[in-house]
Amino acid sequence: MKKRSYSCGLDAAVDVVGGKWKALILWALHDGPRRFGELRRGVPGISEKSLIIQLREMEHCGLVHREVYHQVPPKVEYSLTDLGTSLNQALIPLGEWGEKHMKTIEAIPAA
Amino acid sequence: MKKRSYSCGLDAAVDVVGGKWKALILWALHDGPRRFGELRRGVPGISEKSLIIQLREMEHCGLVHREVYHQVPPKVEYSLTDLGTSLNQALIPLGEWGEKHMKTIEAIPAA
DNA sequence: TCCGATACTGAAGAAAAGGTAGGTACCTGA
DNA sequence: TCAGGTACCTACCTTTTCTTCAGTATCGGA
Repeated sequence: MKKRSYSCGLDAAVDVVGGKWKALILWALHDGPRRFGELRRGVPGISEKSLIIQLREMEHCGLVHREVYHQVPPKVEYSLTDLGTSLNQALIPLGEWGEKHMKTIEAIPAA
Repeated sequence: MKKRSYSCGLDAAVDVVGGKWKALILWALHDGPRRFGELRRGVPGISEKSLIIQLREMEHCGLVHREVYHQVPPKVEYSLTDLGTSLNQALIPLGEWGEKHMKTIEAIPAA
């Protein structure tokens, strides 16, 4: 969320879900609430710090809901809001595209 | 294209179309070939340098095609390949989501 | 003769994103 | 007493991304 005005809908969506991790985190939440530790394990490669920052930003945007259980040891659950769920729906075709063309993409030389 | 393996399709798609500009550029090409200058004007806010870099990367990935006309002044046209077109299709729901929720997104406070 | 238009390239630096490593607080169980 | 598990926070540093600004080559037109 850096911009104040967008040139089109895609511009706005990219601003909200942009970056390396947000789409993956959203995806990881698609079948129900997840605890912090579950997300960390469910999004391979992400660092704790990045995960927290992304979650906070998405909470701020109203995409995810954060529920704290005052227990010991602490328990925090993250879940999708209605807005987050609708965004997740919009990401499905992109996920399918990636699935379909993954082999092609992986075969692209790095240089 | 930095990774060699992906945890899921969405991961792969984000890797290909990630960043601030690629989705917008792809979008700008959706109704036919565009010259370099047209793209620069059609994607507001982008610098020449970024535009070229993004175009080169997408050409490398097989998403866009670059056609040079040896004229003076020079003319270069960029167009979508089949792969680029299919990716663009997958971006449509995201664009629609952004369109629908743009007001909400714009109303989010910066802090 | 010099300006403008086209499509770039390169250097330099700022800004954003991400990673690492440490620490906090709490209670449980050994 | 002390390690272990939870969910963080903070400081520091590196990497990546983006912007700015300058410059290249060609030709037509003023």
